Parts: sequence; C-alpha cells; structure tokens
Amino acid sequence: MAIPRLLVVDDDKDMCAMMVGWLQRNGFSVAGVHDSAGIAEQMAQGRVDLILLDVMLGDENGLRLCQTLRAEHDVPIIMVSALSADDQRMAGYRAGADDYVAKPFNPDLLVARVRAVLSRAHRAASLAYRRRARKCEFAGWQFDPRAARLRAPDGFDVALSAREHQLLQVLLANPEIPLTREEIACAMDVDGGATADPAEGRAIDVLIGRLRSKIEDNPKDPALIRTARGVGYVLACRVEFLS
Amino acid sequence: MAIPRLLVVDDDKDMCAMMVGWLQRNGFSVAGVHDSAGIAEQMAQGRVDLILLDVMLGDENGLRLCQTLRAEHDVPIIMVSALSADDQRMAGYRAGADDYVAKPFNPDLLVARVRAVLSRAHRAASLAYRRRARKCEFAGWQFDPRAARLRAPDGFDVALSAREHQLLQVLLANPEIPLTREEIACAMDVDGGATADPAEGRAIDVLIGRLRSKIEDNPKDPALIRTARGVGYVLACRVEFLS
DNA sequence: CCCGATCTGTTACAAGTTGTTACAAAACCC
DNA sequence: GGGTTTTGTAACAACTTGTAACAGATCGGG
Repeated sequence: MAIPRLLVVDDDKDMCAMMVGWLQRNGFSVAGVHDSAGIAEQMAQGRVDLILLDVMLGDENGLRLCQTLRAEHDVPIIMVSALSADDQRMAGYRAGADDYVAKPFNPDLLVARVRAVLSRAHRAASLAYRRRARKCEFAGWQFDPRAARLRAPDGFDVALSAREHQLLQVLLANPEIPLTREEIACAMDVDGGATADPAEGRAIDVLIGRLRSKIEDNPKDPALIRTARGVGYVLACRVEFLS
Repeated sequence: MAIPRLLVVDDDKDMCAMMVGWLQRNGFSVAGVHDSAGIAEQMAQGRVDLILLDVMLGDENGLRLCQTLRAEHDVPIIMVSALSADDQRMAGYRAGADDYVAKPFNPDLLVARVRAVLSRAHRAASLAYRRRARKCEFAGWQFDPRAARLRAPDGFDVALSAREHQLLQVLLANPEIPLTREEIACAMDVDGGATADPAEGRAIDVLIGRLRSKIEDNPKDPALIRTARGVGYVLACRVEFLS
C-alpha cells in the first residue's frame, strides 16, 4: 500500500501538532490544518487518504463539516472528540463518519483505528462497485435489497440477518463466478459491520452455511450456493435483475 | 495456468522499466509500452492477460484509453495512478478498470493485486465456457454439467466429486481424442483450486482410476476411458450433445 | 436497568477430498 | 526371458470444508 496521507483537522494547534507528530512517527504522511479553509487547500493539493476531524472546531461545527466533506469527497473520516456520549458518536456516524475516537485517547489506539479504516476503505475498492441494489430473481426466489426482503418460490418471506443479507447481495452481484472468501469479505465490508477480519478464520464458511440453511432445499447438498473447492463459493444460477 | 502475459503502459520510461523488471522477477511475462500505439502493437502480437495502465499518460488520457480498451478488448485492466482520491478511483472503475493501485505503491502489493485480478478474470472467463456446457449422452449415460448430475444407464444417479466432474467434462469435450495428462490437467484447471500441479506426479492417473471405478462396468478392463500408452487417456465413445 | 433473544465470529472436531507414495502389474523392447 | 518403462491402485497424509457449540456483543421489550 502507498504511504497513507492523512489530514488532521483541529483548531487546537498544540493538539494538532501532537497528533501530527505521533502519526508521522508511525509511518504516515500527515498534514495538519485548523479550519475548513485549510482542508480545502490540502484537498486541492493532492491525494488525502483519511481525515481525522475534531468535532469541536473553533468557529465551525465539526459535524456539519463532516457532512460537507462527505458530500464532496468520498474520503474516510474519523471523528475525534472530547465528548464520548453515545448520542454524539451516533451523530458523527449520521454525519457520515467512518469511525470515532474519544479524547483523551491512547495514541496506539488511534494508529490502530487509522489503519483499520484505511484497510477497510482500500480493500472494498475492487468488488464493491459491482454490487447492485436492485430487485432480482434467481431460481424462483425474489430479492429486494432495499426492502431487505427475500421471498421464497412458495411465496413465503424469509428473514435474513444483516450479514446474511450482505452475503446474498455479494453473491447475486457475481452470479456463476466463483469468489474467494477474501473477495466475499471485501465486498461485504464495504459498508462496514464486521467485528473482525472475516476473510481470516471461518466466519465466511459459517455464514455461507447459515444462508444455505435458509435458501437451499437441502443444505447438505446445496444447489444454489455451491462450494468451489480451493477457491471459495459460487452462486450456481442465473440472476435476473428487474427494473 | 500458462505464464501470465502482462502489459505495462506508462509514459514515464523509468517507472515503466522499474515495474516491468519487478513483475518479471515475480514470474510474469511482461512487456512495457508508453502510448496507445504501443498498446495496439502488443495486442496485435499476441495474447495479453492483463494491462497495467497509468492514468496520467503524456499526450493521452488514461481514463479515455481505458474506455477504448474496454470496448475493444476483454482484458483485465489495473489503473495505476499518483492520484488516489476516491472520485478518481470511481472514474477509473466507471471507465472499466478492474482494480486500482495508487503510486507510490508497495511492490509486493502490486504483485498480489495482479495475481488477484488475474485469478478473478480467469474464473470469470470460465463462465462463458461453463455456460456453453450442455447436457450430453454417451454410451447410455446422461451428463448434465450445469446441474452436476450424472445418470447411469440403469437410471441411478452417480455422485462425482468436483475433480471427477471436471475430468469428465474435459473428456466429454474431446471424445475419441487421446489427451496427454498435461492437456487434461490444463483443461481441468478452469477455476483453480488444485492443491498442486496435477500434470506432475500421478494425480491424473489416480483420478482416472477413481472415475473409472464409478462409470466402467469393469474398471480393470475399461471400455469408456481407455489408456493410450505413452500419451495418456481417451474417451472411447461418441458423445451426443443435447439442446 | 435488566433480561432474554438474536446475531456473529471463533473454536474444535468430524468428514470428505485429493495428491503423493510405494509397490505391483502390464506392456514393450531387445 | 529379462530388463525397462509405463500404468494401476491401495494406503496414507495433508488439506479443505462442514458445522455444532460457545462466547461476547447488541438490541429491544418490560
């Protein structure tokens, strides 16, 4: 991976300099600014991989700034705040933040979170664009991703958990093409939600099994989600997308 | 799989040479060119498995070139760019790129990404081949490759493992033609998944034996899968493909 | 606020698959 | 007939996948 270029936004110049120094010593290329004008200047100069944004900017509202950034740039944002109330955190997420770090924070934690967000943003790139949130049919099933509804051929609705839903979307976006576990995990994580790296360990396998138990006539002899030994899994049917 | 043939396109001759050298040392067959004329020349000369395309070409727009390549060739493209803003990245994907690597990059990452894209392209390419797979009959047997179902002349279904299934498909695609073990192994390796190179060692022989034990009346005196001593094996019957 | 239900990743074990190994058998050649 | 080469195959090891059970986290209702 390229050396990540971070942008620290904090009106407290001492805090800003401290964060910039710590992150630089941990292998990042870091610039520090203190207001939205500084952000605009840095974004115009070149690539920014991640923004660390203080909520309590002097004359400005960090949450509003987060929203503006989110509207104009698709760059990961970590909110940094002295407040750690859950409603603040949720407000940050609603404003479009990818993660949240509460002051005072363990500097090692900051680095870990930065790396995690960078990794997630980076890994999602390859497959995410191929996902399509449109209604579709496959093997007699009807799937509406926006309504989170899956209807069996017999007309009954089948309830899927969030992760099962994500998995099905990934499989439907790549019908008849064997996908590795890593590809599945990357595509699923585009929206976040994994508590750990699911490409490691057996999480994808277990999730495949859970989804099979809901949509296969015989989960022990699956016809829809087949195993591609040594590769991963494949949705072994055609998918018809509806307008 | 054959040695992958890559094409590096970068107007910066030093960067181009550096990437070509690194990729060659990592087991790829690599050519480097500097403009669209060079691309056309290389594509005319023979097979290209993947193109690494710099976005910032001197007189030309890499994104536009990507679009043109996508329209004319079904070859995977990895965009390589000094810019990593996500809108650039999305533009690359919209232009038809399969992946995106930001300069400066970790050379090991580049190799990993190239391998991942090649693998996925290989698996996707096999889709068309699989879709052409049709039901067929041979010597009273009925084989449905899509449903992975083999029915014996007595009407009973015979369960085949994934590798047995692949082997049978290869034999059925080449009836009455003696195939070497290497030819069989290459043809079987459509989706990857082999744990080692089956053309070496006795894996094909053992697999032939396992398949024989399932479909021959007398595996010790095989009538369907005959041995062509010094060559390999041949499916010694006619195959009738069904619509 | 607590508790039950649900979700999801991990763990551990089982089952199945597949390539390798080693030896035997068959085929070929001189 | 003997030696060499090629093929057959039983047994084994390594690997991959399936999955039940569990633990921790989350969420919603009382």
